[in-house]
Amino acid sequence: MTQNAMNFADAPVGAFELLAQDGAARLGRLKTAHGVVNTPIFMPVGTVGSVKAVAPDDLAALGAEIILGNTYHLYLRPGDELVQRRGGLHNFAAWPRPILTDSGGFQVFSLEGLRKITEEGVEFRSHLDGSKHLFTPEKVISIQRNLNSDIMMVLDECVPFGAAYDYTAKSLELTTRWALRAREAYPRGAGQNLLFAITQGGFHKDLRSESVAQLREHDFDGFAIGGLSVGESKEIMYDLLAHTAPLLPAHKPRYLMGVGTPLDIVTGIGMGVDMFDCVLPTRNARNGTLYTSLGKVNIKRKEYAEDDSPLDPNCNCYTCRTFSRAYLRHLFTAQEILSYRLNSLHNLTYFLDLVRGARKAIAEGRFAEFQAGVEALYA
RNA sequence: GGUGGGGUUCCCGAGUGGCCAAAGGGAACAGACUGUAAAUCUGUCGUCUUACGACUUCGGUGGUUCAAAUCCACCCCCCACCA
Repeated sequence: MTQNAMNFADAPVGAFELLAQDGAARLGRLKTAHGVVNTPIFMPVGTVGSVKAVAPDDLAALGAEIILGNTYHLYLRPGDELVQRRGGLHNFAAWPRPILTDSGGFQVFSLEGLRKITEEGVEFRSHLDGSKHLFTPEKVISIQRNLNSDIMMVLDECVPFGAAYDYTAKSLELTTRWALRAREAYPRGAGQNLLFAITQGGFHKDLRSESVAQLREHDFDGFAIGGLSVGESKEIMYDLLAHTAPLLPAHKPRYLMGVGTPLDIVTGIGMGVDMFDCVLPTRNARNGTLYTSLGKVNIKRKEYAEDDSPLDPNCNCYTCRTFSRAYLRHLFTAQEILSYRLNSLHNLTYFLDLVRGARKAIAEGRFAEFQAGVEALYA
């Protein structure tokens, strides 16, 4: 193991090593320019260069290994060139550990009505001031290079749940062409930033297969599954995930984008996914829903008004060590700023503990049991 | 003591004869949130287990009217200014 670790220290950026496997679940590590990421991993989302309500030193203390930023948001404000002049996003945001940036592909989906898709790219209308901007696969690489993210994502089209078969088929081909243009704009060896491709295919297994087939032979550092959790049922999502995950190259990291709930994450790990990101722990923290070892807790409920017990007796985070449910409910009800911070600290701890627990379970060959435990709580 | 203004459902506050169980906001209670246009959004919010329904409400009492939170009379309270 020590020998192994030594070898990995010398491994080039982009190296991905599988250390153990338990069923389809994988334990691994990925080397980036700003450090090693242990997988399976959950990546807190910091869209505009900040994990909302949580400072970098807190994140580090929580054991966050890698966070997300967003190309679209940072390009609009403060501008990727401004960030570049300040030494890149790591320096600008005082986060020395790895950063993955989303390409703006999700905004193709979420800003429907404010964008127009063509072969060349996506024309966006800024949600901030209405100004027009063109995102091409090449432009998006350039922005992410300016941000200097450790893992860059290719521009893709994320199609909505109800999308027609023909549209989805054409869209997946476009996403492939865009991915190849991105790779061409940033050839291997041109820098230390990794580049991940994104598979699409909507809600048809044959299209999912086709998308993977078109991308998997190309030279990307990792492969993502995009376009899931966009309004479909869990059954449908898990069915497609079970179909798609095994098709991805085994020797590269697999990233399920934008997912998910504790149950989704554990299910994904069980199907061989290595990386996850989701706004859920931080957004729900700000909206009063907290994840605990006892299940979901909606902290604003009246029943907690005089509950002096900790939020989660099995959690060792600052929030749970220090405050009562009654106080947390009070802070939330009073809309105190501290509420957002304490709730976010806890939820992120829960999600990070979840993947740490999963890694341990895989290493010890008892992942199925671990998964069953989470299912009992959150299914 | 005089003049003017006012008392509306938990709070603030619209409503001046029927379309009013009564706008809107707040509070309260509950729910949603999945590559963040989200410290956001939705629902309930007089009582009757559900309501197309029934019943009780708009300071008090009495009256006018087919019909009153809305009109009239008297009474009670509050506010402003003047004495």
